[in-house]
Parts: sequence; C-alpha cells; structure tokens
Amino acid sequence: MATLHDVAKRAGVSTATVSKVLSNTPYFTDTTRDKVMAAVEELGYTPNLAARALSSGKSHIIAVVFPYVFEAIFEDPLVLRILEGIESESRERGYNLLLSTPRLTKDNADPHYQQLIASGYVDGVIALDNLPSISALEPAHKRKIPAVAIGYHETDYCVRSDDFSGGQQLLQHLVAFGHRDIGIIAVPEETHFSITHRLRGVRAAADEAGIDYDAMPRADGDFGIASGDKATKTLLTEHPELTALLCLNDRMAMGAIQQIRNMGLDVPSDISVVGYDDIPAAAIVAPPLTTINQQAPELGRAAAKMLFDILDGHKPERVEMPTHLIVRESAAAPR
Amino acid sequence: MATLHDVAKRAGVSTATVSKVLSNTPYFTDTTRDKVMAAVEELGYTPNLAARALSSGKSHIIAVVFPYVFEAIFEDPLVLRILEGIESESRERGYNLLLSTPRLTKDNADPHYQQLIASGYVDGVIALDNLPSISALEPAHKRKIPAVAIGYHETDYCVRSDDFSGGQQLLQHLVAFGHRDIGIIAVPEETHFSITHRLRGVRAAADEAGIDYDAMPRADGDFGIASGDKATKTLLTEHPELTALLCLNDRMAMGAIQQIRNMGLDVPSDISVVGYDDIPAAAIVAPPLTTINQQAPELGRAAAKMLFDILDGHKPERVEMPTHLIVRESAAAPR
DNA sequence: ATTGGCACGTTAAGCGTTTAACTATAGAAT
DNA sequence: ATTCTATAGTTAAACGCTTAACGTGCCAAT
Repeated sequence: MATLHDVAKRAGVSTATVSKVLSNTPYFTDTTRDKVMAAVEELGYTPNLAARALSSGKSHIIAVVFPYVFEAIFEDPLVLRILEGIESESRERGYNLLLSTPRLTKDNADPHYQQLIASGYVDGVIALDNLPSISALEPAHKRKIPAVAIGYHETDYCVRSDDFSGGQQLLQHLVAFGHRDIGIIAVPEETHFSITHRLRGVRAAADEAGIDYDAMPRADGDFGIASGDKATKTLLTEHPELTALLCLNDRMAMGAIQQIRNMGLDVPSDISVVGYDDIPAAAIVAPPLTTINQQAPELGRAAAKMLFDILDGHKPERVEMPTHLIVRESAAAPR
Repeated sequence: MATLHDVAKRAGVSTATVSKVLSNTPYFTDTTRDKVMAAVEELGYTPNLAARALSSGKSHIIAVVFPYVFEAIFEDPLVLRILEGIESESRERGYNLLLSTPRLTKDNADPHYQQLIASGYVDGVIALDNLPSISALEPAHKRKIPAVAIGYHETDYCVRSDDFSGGQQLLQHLVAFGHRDIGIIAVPEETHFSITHRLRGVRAAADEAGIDYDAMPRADGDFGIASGDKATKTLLTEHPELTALLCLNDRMAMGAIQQIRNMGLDVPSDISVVGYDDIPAAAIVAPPLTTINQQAPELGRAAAKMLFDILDGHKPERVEMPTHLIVRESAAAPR
C-alpha cells in the first residue's frame, strides 16, 4: 500500500505538503497541487484511516447503539428504518457507522461496549435509549463523548417521537367514531419510556372525551403477536361491552384481530382495532390496520443531524418528531 | 485519557511490559502482572484502538456491506436477520461491525466505499453480493482484503442459501396437493442471481412432475406487494384454468392473495398461493402464508465464521444453507 | 568454574498521519 | 536599500501502541 511518504517522494515534495494539499489547506501553487495529485493517482494512494485517526484524534466513525434487551432488536422493522435515516445523513457527511448492540444489564457492564466507547475509535454516539432501568449512553457521558439519545432518557441531547400525541390521536380517532367502551392492550409501563407517554396521551384524550381512563379495561402483553391474541381473549370475555381495542403496537394489534376473528366476530364492524408503529405488514394485513406512523427514518436523520451539530460545536435543541395517524380500515363506527 | 505510558509509569515498568501483560504474552511474574493490572484499574485505562490498529495492522473491525441498489435495502427484513447472525458471531470474536451501504453502479465507483476498503480500517469484508451486473467485493479483491460474499458471485469464499432447493420444494408442495395448472410470479431474471436459481429449482420439480415448465404462465413483478397484485390480475384473467400461484417472494404473494380476494375468489380453496422468504408478516396475514424459510441469521453467522476462518489463515469451503418449507394455510388441494 | 539456556524485562524503532513552528522567496511599502 | 508581509513549502515532533532485538540475572548441567 502506498503511503504519504511514497507519494511525497514521487511528487518531489515533503509529506507535509502532500497532506496539506489533500486536506485542502490554502497556499499552494497549481503546479504543486497537480504534481501531488498526479502522484496520488499513479500510486493509487488511499490515506490510512487508522493513522489519520491517531494523529488527528478524529476517526470519522460514529457508533450506532441498539441495546440488545429483552426484545429482540433484530426483529423490529423500525430499527432498520431508523438506521436508514442515520445512514443517509452520515453518508453525506462522510462518516462511517459502527454498529454496536451491547447487552445492557443493571450493572451496565458490557465490557466490549465500554471499551469501544472509551477507545477513541468513535467520534460520537447515537443510541436507542428508552429503557428506564438503564441508559445506554452512560459510558459515553462518562468519557465525554458527544452523544445523542433517541428516546426519553434525560440527557442534554435527544430526539424523540411525540408518543403523547400518538396515543392521543389514536383514542381521539376511536372516540370520533362514537366508541366509548374501549379496551387497551399495552405492555407493563416500566419496560419502555415511550409506552408511558403513549398512555399519557390516551389518558389526555379520554379526559377530553369525558371517558374515565382509569376505568378502561386493560391487559398487558409483550409486544408479540401471540400476546396480543391472548390479551384480547381476556379483555373481550371479561368485558363483552367493548367495541374497540387500542393496541400500543401493531404486532399486538394483529394478534388482536386474529383472536377477534377466532371468536367469530368481525373487524371493524363488531370490534375496531388500532395499532401503533405502522410496520410494513400493517398495510397488508386484512383488514389494513389503522395505526400511528412515527417517521422512523426522519427520527434517525434528526439524531444524526443533531450529533453533527454537536461535533461542529453547536448546542442543538431537543427535537420532537410529530406522529401521523394512518387511517386504514380496521377501525369504524360501532354497530 | 490514560495512555500506556501513564500505566507504565504508575506500575514502575516499561510500556512494553504493560503492552505484553495486557496481550497475555507469556513470561511474567505474578508480581509484575498484578502491579500492571492495578495501575490499569486505578487509571481506568482503555487502549486506544486507533493506535493499536496503526501499530499492529489489525483493526478488529469488519465491514458489512449491503449494496444500496434499486431495491431499498432498508425495507427488507431479511437484511436485519442476516445482520443479526453476523453480529452474534462477531461479538463472540471481539470484532466490531462497520456498516457500509455503497451506491454501486456499473462503473463501480462509490468513492467512499472504495476508500473505506482501501484504508486499512477494516480487517475483512462481508457483502451481500447477488447482482449480476456488479460485484460489491471487487474493491476488496483488488486490495487483497479478506472477503466473503453472501450470494452467487463467483468468488473464492461465499455463503449462499440453497435457492434451487427452495424453488423445487415450493413446486413439489403444490404438485403434491394435485395442482397441475400453476402460474409463476417472479421478477426479471437478470436482476438477482438467487431468482435464477429458484426458477431452476422450479423447473427441475416441474420436469420431475411431468409438467412443461416453459408452458407455465408467468408474470414478473418487482418484489413489491403492488406488483404481485398486478401480476395476479394478468395471470388469472389470461389463464382462468390456474389453480395455484407460485410467487418468488412473500410480498408479491401477499399482493396475489389480495387480488385473488378482490376477484371474489378464496385462498386456498379456489387458488393456492405460496411465497418465499418467510418474512415476519407471512405468519400473520390471513391466510398464513406457506413459504420458504432461508434461515437468514444462520446465513449471516456462517458468513462471519467463514471470514474469521480466513483471517485465521484457513481456506474454508463454500457453504450452502438448506432451505425449509414452512407449511401454513395458503396452499391446499384444488377444488 | 565455566557454559548454556531460560525466564523476565527493557530499549527503541516503527506504524502513517497531522500540524505547529520554522525557513525561504518575492514583491510591496517605507 | 531596508523592512515587512504574504505566500509556498519544509522539518520534525507528536499521536499511542506493538514488537523485534536486546540485556540481565539465575539456575542446572557439564
């Protein structure tokens, strides 16, 4: 592999000159520039990034952290969409993405992850940070590495989806159809900050509509399809008066639809169902699911933008992405 | 940040000693080892990976390359599953993953990608390499970087799913139900190597069953749901005798089901439908889709294992992962 | 008593960049 | 003629680590 040295020798200048020409420092004659460029071309020179990182202290790598927790991160389509947003922004800025999926536990010691963050290998960190029990960004903060969180962890820089409005829109939609007896399928609130906020939104909409939130029947699942199925069974047998089910993610909503049909009922004419996330499958199941789109790619893009802002020395403001109600066919007026 | 130097000073030894103790080189008294470890602990020392990479020539980073082509890579759930396999294997080996999604074109010049590969930053490359028009691994080969392909590109090291068998199993399944008039929904063969192989498998099964493959009605889509819908309309109106549709991916199969219902027919009692990929949605659509599972995580894992084998100086054999027919409810005996 | 070999450490030379500090030249200003 | 300034380029010292080569005791074997 050709080095700076080789290029310098070939071009008949010093290594410093080559380096400066390549990094576009001013004060060079066109002749010198051309000589250097020609040598670079002839030797097929590519700078060694490790050396550059060591010397300059900038690796041009940012770590994308998807904590590997109880929920399999690799099964969630949203993850990929967020990644897409981060990628597209980073690529424009000439940054590379290092993917890390640490196994976070209460005592927060995934040594590999710790070491990666502290190693000087990454210029910044973007993390999905939504678990109340633990923050993925703690190692970054400890080492003063620029970091942005996607989620609700209290930190200087973060990007989040407006889960409150999402929950609110969902219930408002059902109420607008005339539903009053609405069941909720959620997950235990401690597991996920965003869930807490979605439920607050639901509560706000309930208050607004004169529905007693605390009296609304509720069953918790674990985000999986099967759990939505099961929760629906419990809910509908114990509360036959229900005309609608509000599910806090699409997979559980699909489980709900499945169970409703098993019970010989129809969606939406007997029971309306709404979900959350707008995963690809939501549009193609039968009936197509009314749900909330959280604009995952934009979320990722905003996080990346924010990180670059920080790296540029600015102090960006917190970003909250609006959610969009996607009206399809799984919710309608009650009989 | 503490450096080797600081640790050495604190422990009262030379930097070389510290380095060797940390890398577990033999020949050290327990006293020395303890002194060094204590100093490391006290200073919270973490090796600087850039320096290590520069000095040793090994970055402990491997590039995962998902070429960004006509099909949006970020929408394909399989990608995430493959990534999962690569990740789990790499994490065990202490390697980090650098994600690259180069925009490959005929003249193969995504400068960023080229530069990344040639930069000495990555010890090896794993790429999704399935496009006849261009190989994502060409830059790696040029620079003699260890590389493994996931796909059919002719290269020394590769891992692939047994698409031939997948296609074969699918048609065999339909034939076993007694279907003879079967339509094919595919994509233009030039777009994807694996499609070619799936179709060869279909042909083999057709031959075996005494069906004239070349006479089987066929329509091509673009992997998307809408295209499956459209292809189905064409196929069923031109060939009303068809009793089954073999689709080369699940999304087109879902489009097919949609269209069949729109035409007032039932799946599977009027028309059987089978897909390919076993995406998560396949299990939850109605009716649940009979399809082929290609074990994406295992594919990724195998690719990573192979790369590490190469890095260890071995010459691993090509790997072909078996496919599994997942029987659900979208295919049944014809009326 | 000498030799040899092993165990335990150290010295110092890189690895390929960046960059502060410096030199040199030429033209402009005094 | 002298000084100053801006431009053009060089020198050499980092950056933090690995590793080949080289001591230096110490003990067993001759």
